[in-house]
Amino acid sequence: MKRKVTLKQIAKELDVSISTVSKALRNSKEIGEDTREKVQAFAKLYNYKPNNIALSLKNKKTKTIGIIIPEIVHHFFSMVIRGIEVVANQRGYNVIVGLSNESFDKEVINMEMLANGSIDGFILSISKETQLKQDFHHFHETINQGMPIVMFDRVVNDVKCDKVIVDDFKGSKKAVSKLLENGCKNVGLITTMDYVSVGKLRTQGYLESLEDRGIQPKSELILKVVEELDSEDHLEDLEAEVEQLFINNPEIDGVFAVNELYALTAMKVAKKMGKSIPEELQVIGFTDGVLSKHATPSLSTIKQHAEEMGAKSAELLIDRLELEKEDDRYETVVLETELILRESTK
Amino acid sequence: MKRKVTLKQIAKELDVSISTVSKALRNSKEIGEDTREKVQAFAKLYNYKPNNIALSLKNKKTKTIGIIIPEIVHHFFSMVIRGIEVVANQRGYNVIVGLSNESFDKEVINMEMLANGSIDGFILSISKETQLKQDFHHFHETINQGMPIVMFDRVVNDVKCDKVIVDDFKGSKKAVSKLLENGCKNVGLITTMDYVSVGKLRTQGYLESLEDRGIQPKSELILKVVEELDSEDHLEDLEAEVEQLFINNPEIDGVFAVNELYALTAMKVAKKMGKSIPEELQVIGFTDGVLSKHATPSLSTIKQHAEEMGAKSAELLIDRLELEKEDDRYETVVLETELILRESTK
DNA sequence: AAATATCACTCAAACGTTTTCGTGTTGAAA
DNA sequence: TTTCAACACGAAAACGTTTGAGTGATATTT
Repeated sequence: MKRKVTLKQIAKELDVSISTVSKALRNSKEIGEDTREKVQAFAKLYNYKPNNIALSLKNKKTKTIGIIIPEIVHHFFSMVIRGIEVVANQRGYNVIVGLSNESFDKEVINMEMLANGSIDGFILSISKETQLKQDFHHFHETINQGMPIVMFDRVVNDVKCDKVIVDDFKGSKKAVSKLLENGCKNVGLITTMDYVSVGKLRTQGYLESLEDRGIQPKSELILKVVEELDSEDHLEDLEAEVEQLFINNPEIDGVFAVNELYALTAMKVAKKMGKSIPEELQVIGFTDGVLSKHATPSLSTIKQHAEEMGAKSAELLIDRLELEKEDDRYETVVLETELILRESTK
Repeated sequence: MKRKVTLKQIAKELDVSISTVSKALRNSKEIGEDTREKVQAFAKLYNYKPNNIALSLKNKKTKTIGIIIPEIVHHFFSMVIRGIEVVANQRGYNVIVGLSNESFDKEVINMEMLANGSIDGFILSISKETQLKQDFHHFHETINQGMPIVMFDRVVNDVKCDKVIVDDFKGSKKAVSKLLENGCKNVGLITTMDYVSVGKLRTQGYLESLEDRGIQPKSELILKVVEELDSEDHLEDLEAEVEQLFINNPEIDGVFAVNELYALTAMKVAKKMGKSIPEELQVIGFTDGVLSKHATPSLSTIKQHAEEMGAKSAELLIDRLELEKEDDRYETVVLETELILRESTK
């Protein structure tokens, strides 16, 4: 086993100084041609590669981005990571991933672990628990120490950083408008509790879309699913809630759901109850994941351009890192959504 | 903005030496009580945290694991990452993720980027292109430099490292046997080309299961999908191939597919052709992802315990790192599969 | 012949830690 | 009074790298 070779070893072997080796490898013209060639040949032979950690320490930059997300087993988030990774790699950066698992404490711990020199900046989407607690001190502290953050999707307004979000409001307006255009008279909404920022915005889009057409929103058509139910393990409870919605409101002929799972569940329950899709019930979801595409019938949905979101986040962060702009002019990029029409709508 | 404080700054501020500060913070009894308290109070006030990079350089360990996977937008791989992350974090490690995107070159580049000091060891699953090329020099070199590797799922036999795999062979035997037990007389197989190691094993399991019952496998019942088709963008081609299979072999009453997408496509095509599931056609897939669970009808499948696979990989790697066992006794852990019965089988 | 430029290198500091080995000051034992 | 621990702390090396400043030796200019 030949361990990694260092400058020191090469220097000793060739009987020159460390600095000569370093300079020779960087083709400095301070070094004579013969020495330079000798060193380079030796280095190549022993497959010398500079030690990243030493470079990081010296340069005070690690060329590494920390990503903190609530969950990785999730089409949306993994798409975002992919977007980040592509841009990061292109620009010579690595990505290190931490999962908050929707927990405030894990979010804080993960950030502390990484903020001590391991990375140059964060790209993150905040956990549900953090949104609920409204405790953002860890973001403020990180930024205060000179480490930039880019937030995506689930952001918080009063943190001074770049943000990349999707136009949730307009996106859901698009969806609901489409349902109304398609002749739906009673559009139901399946959404989350209001503290989830994106859920709230999507709910607002639904409401405004109705109001735009002079339709009075009816609260009985709105189902706000409590937190525990959207975990994969409580599908039956979710189904029961949705079924109740349909039973109580048989006039429902359209459903807008704020995520794939809710939309799919709505379709499943409807089919079970004998409602045909899209003839008797039209459904539109949010987030264009694998489920929407492969459902039967396939699900019309609002596509969020997750990969683009990751790519944009990475660009914002790296730009800030490399320009070292210390200005307080933070950017919020809003990505437009796209309505993908499939079989669940007429 | 208060930048991160260092030992040196604390030392200067309190007019003691750097070593005194370091020792005081680590509660060395070399340091007098009053000085110790003073230093600790100051450190707490300024939220001192040791710089990870400096520690890594000194200790020659980064407490970071490098993960290289072919694709992150994939339920199986993201589950594995989750498994790794949980164990890694518990044991004080971070994870840094590189994506090969099924490309040999990206796999090599990613490994080189990380092997220069950034990480202590790798957990990886090799790309399809690498499997095709059979070029494993980068693994050998990495191991030769004293950096341990753990391979999972897609492994290669002649690399000296720990491995965690699923019993693909037995798993597919289980699936096919179940179909036969359920009365299927003509079980079709939808699989990948043979160079994909897991695809090959699953194909073998299919064959042996038939032979065990004295059934002569018919090659016309086996569809080997060419590489390009299983990307999400060529769904129609895949569907056409599957349809042809069904048209040419109308006697098919059972299908075993080596992944979710193939199984789902089989169901979709079958439904389109008017075959009822599971009455006329029973289907079993491989990999228990979201698609299987939420398909209609829901898909019976072979569950791989992906998260456990990640967890086990992390344990193997960290054990090796911490025990610094240099022995050549490498372990191959085989995880058993589980047959999950849902609506696509009788 | 003296001054100076050029070359080809080496030294040493710096990044932030930890840790071994001093070292000067006490107080107590001899 | 001398000797010697015990105490409380500092100096310096080490991890691997880059880089500005310094240094002899030649070669060139005046």
